[in-house]
Amino acid sequence: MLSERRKRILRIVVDDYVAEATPVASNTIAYNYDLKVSPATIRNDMAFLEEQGYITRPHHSAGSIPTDKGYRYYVASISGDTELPLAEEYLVYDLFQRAEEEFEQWLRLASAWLAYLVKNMAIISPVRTHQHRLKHLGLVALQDFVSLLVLVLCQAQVRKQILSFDKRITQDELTRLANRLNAAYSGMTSSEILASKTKLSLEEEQVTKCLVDMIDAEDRLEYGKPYLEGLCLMLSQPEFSSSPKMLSILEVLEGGDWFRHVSCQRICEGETRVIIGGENTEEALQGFSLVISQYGMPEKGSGLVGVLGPKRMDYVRAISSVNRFSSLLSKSLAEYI
Amino acid sequence: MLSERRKRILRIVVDDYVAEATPVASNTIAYNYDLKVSPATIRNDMAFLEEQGYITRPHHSAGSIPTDKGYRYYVASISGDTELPLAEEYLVYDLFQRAEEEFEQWLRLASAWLAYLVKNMAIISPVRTHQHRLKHLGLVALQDFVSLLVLVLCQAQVRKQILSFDKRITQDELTRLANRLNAAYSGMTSSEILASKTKLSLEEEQVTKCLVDMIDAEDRLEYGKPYLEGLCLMLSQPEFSSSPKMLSILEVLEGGDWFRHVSCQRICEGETRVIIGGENTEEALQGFSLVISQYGMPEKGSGLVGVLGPKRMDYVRAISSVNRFSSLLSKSLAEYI
DNA sequence: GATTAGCAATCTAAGGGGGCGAGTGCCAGA
DNA sequence: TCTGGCACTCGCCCCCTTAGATTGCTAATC
Repeated sequence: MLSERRKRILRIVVDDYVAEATPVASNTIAYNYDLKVSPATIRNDMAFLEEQGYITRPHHSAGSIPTDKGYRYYVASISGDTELPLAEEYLVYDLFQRAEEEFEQWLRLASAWLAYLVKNMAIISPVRTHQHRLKHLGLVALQDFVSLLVLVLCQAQVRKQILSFDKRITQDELTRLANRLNAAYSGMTSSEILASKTKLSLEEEQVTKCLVDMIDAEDRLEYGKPYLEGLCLMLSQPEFSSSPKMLSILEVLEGGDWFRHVSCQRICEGETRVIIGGENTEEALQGFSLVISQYGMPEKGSGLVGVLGPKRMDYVRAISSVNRFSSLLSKSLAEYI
Repeated sequence: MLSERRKRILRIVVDDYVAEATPVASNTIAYNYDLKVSPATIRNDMAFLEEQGYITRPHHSAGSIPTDKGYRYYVASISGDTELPLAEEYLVYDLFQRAEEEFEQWLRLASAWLAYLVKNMAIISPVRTHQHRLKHLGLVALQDFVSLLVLVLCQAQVRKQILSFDKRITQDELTRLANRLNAAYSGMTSSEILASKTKLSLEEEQVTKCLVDMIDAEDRLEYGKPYLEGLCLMLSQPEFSSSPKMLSILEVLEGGDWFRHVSCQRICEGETRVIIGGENTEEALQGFSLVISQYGMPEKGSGLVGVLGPKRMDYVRAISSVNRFSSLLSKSLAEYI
């Protein structure tokens, strides 16, 4: 166990390094924080913290920076007092007052705000549902043999698909066909549609097959392409001051693979998980930290909201912002659906 | 007028600088290209080219690099022989064979390919139409007072909008309402819908207003958010080797303003325009060159396809690739609509 | 008049000290 | 257990030098 003073020093090292991005010296701590002990004592404590692996030093005669373990300890010790400053609380509240119209459009805006708050990259994925239900379908004649199948799912998502029939069908016939299928399938999941043993004409069969495929595809969907905002904010941090570093993280982000790893995290409702450096499963992200949470309700539809940044990150701010956004997004989503 | 040899030297300077990204020395030219004159003569010619503003030198004792004027002269002299290498022609052809399903999805793929071909950033904007016509509308009850209006436009775009009525309406009523409006409005533009003096119920009035607004909004739309691929390819070029430069271009690209300037270019059908450095109206892009063309048919729907990169760009390759993509995109679009 | 060879002038990039300052490690003493 | 003092280490910065590249100029040549 760490003594109180050592805990305090570790915390100061993290805070100071997060703020200044330069290694923290024992003198700095002694002068800037009222610890009532001399720099020498602090040095001794820091030597202990280093021995225990909480902090390290970039070279022999340099100050200390936190290790992954140090950040982890820090994060564990703060979970609790994670409130946003009041002024920013108002800003966020105001933003969420305007949640209207296209929810998906609006997510982009929300992610830009989150990024601005944490001065790092914000990640918000669109809502995903597991057992989609058909609300309504429409059939529109495009050309003689070609129609457009438009699905409305129960959370007002609209999907379309081109469909070719083997014979010429008029818009009137299509409308009747759609009406019959709506009566039969409205409110059902894809498996329920398959299970319903209605007698079907050839065309009805074809449309049913297509719409089941579409709903299935929707169900199988992983979290969709997330909104990423604040890339430049993150890259302005001194850890990316060299261009190869910048390029390498850009390459990681340009491919979509990293997000698949991120979304594999099974996060409980209400939980905000912090993944620090080497704790990332995706190798390319091991220099980064990720603060991530889920919004929405698992049964009805959920999405991810998070912050990606260098390990030297203001965790308090990140956690409180992600927390706040997560709960407000849940609320907006509940109202929207 | 430039003598033949001076033209040839200017062309060599551009080619060599594009390939090597280092200033071109007179000796290099003399040894690598069979000009039948000594380096001294080439030096004299280069002095002339410099005096005329075609080339410049980064510092006193360095080789030459082309100026904007030099690139412009070069580009003017190549327009003509802009064919893709055969192997790549096949690749592109193959890509376009697979143009199917979601045209918009597929544009993303196409832009990734274009980026790969030119080793720079590719830009493809979705198709825009000016006078949208309503194909079909659907109304779906979401809650008691709230419905979803789904529009299908004549090029199979689907748009949705939430709509609140003043009274409770059942799905049956909504379906009849939709049928009546479909019969009245199908195939019309927004102004035609407004002009049609049909007698309307209160709810029909409300839906009509909403759909006219939606079609209008669609008409007013500028080119949509373009697919940008190959950012990393572009940033790997040596001109971005310093991180501030990288950051500054990222900032420009993250905001959407630059594209608004780009899309202001009024480009004729079949034209591929090359905008070099300072010719860009947007100040932030003046270090870049843009090769841009329009695909589709102005009356039916069109989009932009282009390449953004440093001024030191393989213009032959860029122009031929953009040309090819433009015409193939037009073809795919014609088949798709 | 065009071309060439030769040479000085100029400028960059890279490498090599040297000094400075920051910061620790350790020891003796309180 | 804490503190003051001091030597030691090490990265950083600055300056200098040198090597190399390339041109500009001039006089000679075709």
